[in-house]
Amino acid sequence: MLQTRIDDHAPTSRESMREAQEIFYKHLKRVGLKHTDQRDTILRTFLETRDHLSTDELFRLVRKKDSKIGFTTVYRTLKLLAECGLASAVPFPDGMARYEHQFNRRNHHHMVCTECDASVEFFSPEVNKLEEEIGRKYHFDATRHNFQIYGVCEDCRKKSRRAI
Amino acid sequence: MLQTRIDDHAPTSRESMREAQEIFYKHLKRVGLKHTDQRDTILRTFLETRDHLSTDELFRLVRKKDSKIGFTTVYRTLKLLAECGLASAVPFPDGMARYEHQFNRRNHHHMVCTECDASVEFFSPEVNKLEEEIGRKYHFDATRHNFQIYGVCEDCRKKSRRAI
DNA sequence: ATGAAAATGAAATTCATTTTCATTTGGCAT
DNA sequence: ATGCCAAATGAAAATGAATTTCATTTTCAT
Repeated sequence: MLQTRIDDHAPTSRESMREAQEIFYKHLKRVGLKHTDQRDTILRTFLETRDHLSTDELFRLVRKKDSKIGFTTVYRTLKLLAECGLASAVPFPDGMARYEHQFNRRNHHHMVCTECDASVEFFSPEVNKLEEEIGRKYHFDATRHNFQIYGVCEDCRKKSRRAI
Repeated sequence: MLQTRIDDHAPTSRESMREAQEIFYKHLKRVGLKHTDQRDTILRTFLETRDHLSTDELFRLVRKKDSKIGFTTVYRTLKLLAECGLASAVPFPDGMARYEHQFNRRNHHHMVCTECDASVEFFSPEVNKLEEEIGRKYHFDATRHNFQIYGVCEDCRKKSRRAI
């Protein structure tokens, strides 16, 4: 999925990477699972991205680093990452399961163009305030939210104007 | 999907129903499609709901009214309804395609319990303001949005406290 | 080093979604 | 009203993403 960023974050730094790995391996230990090279490679690959990746998209990236890693392993590792909060599923209207990594990236949202599927990230602290307020009001212990705005981007608007 | 409502809207009124039907049939005419009893039944059934229905769930409801209507027809009609804006897809984390009708029901949002999947509707005019502002800022022609808060509901919190 | 438990990955399975196709139906033209 | 034909229908088949199975390999505590 095409994606633009309006902010200018550097890719996950080496130290953050290590920190995330630690979270992952603590989780593995806690539930009695093992440390493997494949899981290492998959986590690293995932942290290097900033998109909403389908399992297959991540698999393709992983394969570039180690062509022997299978789809199934990527699929299962992504679930583990979601379990320990490093990844989270982003429901998109195309129905395919997409994940994005959550390490040091909370509180951003997406604007999706319904013509070309391009998406733009934006940050809005107000949304976080709302989450909190509404949780309190309805006695929910709110942990996260999902906010997407759909519309038509400038490019597509121009294109369709030209087409008339 | 279990669902609670915190507001107290009456089900779609007879007049609104007729209005929605008119929108639907104008759309059909516009794209050269025909008026059928099946489509009528499916639209009516859909408008009577207030949940996020999967195609299969709507099919089951429709079947109660006319057992001869097939799944495929419900599936296709739901797409038509989405085309003319009477239905819209709500992406949920379970990945199944779910629709809710949009007739006189814009601007509501959902809080979803991650334990029991129950959902509660809430209304927040602030979110609409945000949609507008952000659209303007990033030159998107914003048409709709999707806002869901995930958390643990009061009941599940009580249950898990008891379990300890 | 050894062995039990877990991981891996290819292949098979499941299941929602979508398409195909033979038949029926709606609605315009006559 | 009747005929025509494009569209609709629905059963069945196809598709494709997600998940499970299972034989083999690897990890790691001892």
